[in-house]
Amino acid sequence: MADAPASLNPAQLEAVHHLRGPCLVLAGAGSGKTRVITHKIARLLQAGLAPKQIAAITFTNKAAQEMRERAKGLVGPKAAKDLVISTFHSLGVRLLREDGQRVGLKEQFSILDSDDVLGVLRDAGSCSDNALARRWQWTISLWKNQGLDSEAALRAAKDADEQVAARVMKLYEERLAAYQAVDFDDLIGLPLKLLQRDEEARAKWQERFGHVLVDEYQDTNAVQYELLKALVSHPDDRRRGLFTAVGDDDQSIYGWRGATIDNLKRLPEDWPTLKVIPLEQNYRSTGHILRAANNVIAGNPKLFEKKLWSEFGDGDPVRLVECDGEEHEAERAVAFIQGLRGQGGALADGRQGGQTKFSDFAVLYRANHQSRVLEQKLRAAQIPYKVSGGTSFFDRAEIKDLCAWLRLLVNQDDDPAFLRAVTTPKRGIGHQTLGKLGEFSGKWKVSLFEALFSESLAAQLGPKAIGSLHEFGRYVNELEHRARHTQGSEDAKALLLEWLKDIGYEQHLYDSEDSEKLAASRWSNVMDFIDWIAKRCGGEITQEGGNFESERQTVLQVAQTISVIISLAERGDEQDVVTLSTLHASKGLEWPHVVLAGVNEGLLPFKSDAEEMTPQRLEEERRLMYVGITRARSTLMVSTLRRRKKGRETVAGIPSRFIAEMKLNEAGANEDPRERLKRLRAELATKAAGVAEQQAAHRGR
DNA sequence: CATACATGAATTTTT
DNA sequence: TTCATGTATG
Repeated sequence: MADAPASLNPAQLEAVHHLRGPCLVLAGAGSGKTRVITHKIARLLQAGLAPKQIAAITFTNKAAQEMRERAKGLVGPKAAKDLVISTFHSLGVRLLREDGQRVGLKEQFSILDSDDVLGVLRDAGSCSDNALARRWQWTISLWKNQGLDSEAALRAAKDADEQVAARVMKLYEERLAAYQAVDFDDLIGLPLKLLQRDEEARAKWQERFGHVLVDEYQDTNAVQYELLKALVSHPDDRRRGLFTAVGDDDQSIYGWRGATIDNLKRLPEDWPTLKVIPLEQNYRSTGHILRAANNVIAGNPKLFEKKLWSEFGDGDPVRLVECDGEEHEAERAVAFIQGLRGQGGALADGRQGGQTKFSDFAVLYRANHQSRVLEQKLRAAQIPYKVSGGTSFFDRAEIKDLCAWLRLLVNQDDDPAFLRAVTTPKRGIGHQTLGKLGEFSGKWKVSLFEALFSESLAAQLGPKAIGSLHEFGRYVNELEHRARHTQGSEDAKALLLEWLKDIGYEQHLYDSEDSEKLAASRWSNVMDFIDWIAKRCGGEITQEGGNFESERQTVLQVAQTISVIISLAERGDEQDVVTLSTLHASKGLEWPHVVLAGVNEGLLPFKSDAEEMTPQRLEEERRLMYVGITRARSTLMVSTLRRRKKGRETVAGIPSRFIAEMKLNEAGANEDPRERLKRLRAELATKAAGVAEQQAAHRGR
């Protein structure tokens, strides 16, 4: 969190300094969890562990990356580099690369992605029905997450469908063994098998890691917990488990993919000396928001007692909005954004937030398809947005490579694009040459591309380097010329393919990737990209944003459009846009102003016709609501549909039971009058402080 | 019988 | 948006 306190609070301190035994940190939403983890890493280093002896495990690569970044800020880049901060899966790969042979894997095993798995399953089950194969894949993965093999699965199968799935699983296992391949689940399961069966290996890995930290512990599945145990437990001394699990039972929202809250229940049973430390002080949200969150989650039976509180004032009440249909709801969300935007509201912690930006807003919803209407209305209102989790095609390395070329064609003075294009693929132009070129362009205030043809540069470089540079420059010019004059999808595609062939891009992919399959999949992305551009050159009649475009475009024109998109995307997190996200994808994030959209029975809690609503399911849905509420710092708008269009008729919408559970009307009403006075005073004080700060800042400028 | 087009419905996600 | 199913037509 950006606004974490300058020093650690007592609970955080306790968590950081508990080094000698197992520790469970129950980190409520916005309670400074990452601070605890990074400070604990620093403390462990201080206590004498080497960086490579500290393992911090996360669920996503992104989380791992962020944690390493945060750790770097605290312990310095040198120590941070050697810390083992990785996902469960990459840790598993590490174990298997080193010791896979001990569980019957050859040195070069391959890892199947989920498309590969689907293919194998279709094949093994002689099935052309993709949906069925996908159901098998799902079921099998869940079984593997529980540590079951095909035999155990067959015994556990509840119905005929599951029996079939279990039989397919047996064939699937045989195929994987024959191919020397593993799936994602095996990356956890096989290392576990290794540590359980091989004393020597276990001793080695337990020796290697002096302390293991697990982030988002509530999301672990049964096999992941066993792996953790195998990594840290001494066979003859249970108490010596040196690990820190950090999680929040109230934010466990991944039960449907195998995460089990049992892992939290079992922790104190399995580790009698476990130190349980709740972090209850929240540094994120205002009182109204926090109270609504606490009220909702109070409806769940609790494993551990925990109630969030904060030193911030009550802030704005939660706004409840009732809408007539999804379109209306989207309009209300837009109005909410427009109403707050540009205001200089104070944040929950009293800091002056400055002008409210688009990026201060998020609209959260239960299911992806809900984003559609929102996108339409945001576009109509000219509000920039990004859909989180939307797999950004443009983020892929191979696409970025090609985009660099396109950008260079559009604007030859685009130096970053030049640097990427000139080295992709490698063409004998190295650091030395580019260094000289950069020096030269800096000195004469010209772009790298301009510098390239300069006479006086030739004097400073060898003939070979100059030759390669000139050849590159000439090629770019030629390509630019042709791109300027090529239109129509057929011709465009031909030109683009020729270009790829000229620069040897396919070969480059196969050379730089050690797995042939990975290279092939990257190449197929490239072909998709080419088709996409070519289609745009074809000038079909398309309707976009209300305008009809029927012009055939040249390759260069399309490249221009793309460069604009890219330059916007390259600003990355800094771009000032509203976030649209599912509730699931929003976990761990926060915004000053949040809209929860579609808070209706049927959607949240979600009701499916296929599966029955069990108490466990309902509880997970409630936690999802809790996660949504606690994303907001200052302002929360909860929106529900009173009516909803279904086909041609309008049906009534039922507000979610979670809305009543927030007890919005009682909030503040049951507040002690003395507390109320105290609160108002505090709010005045922070406001005054904010004004003073602003004035000071003004004078400073 | 096969293909083309329209209509409607839609959990949640990472490795 | 995508994906699957249904209808109409060749």
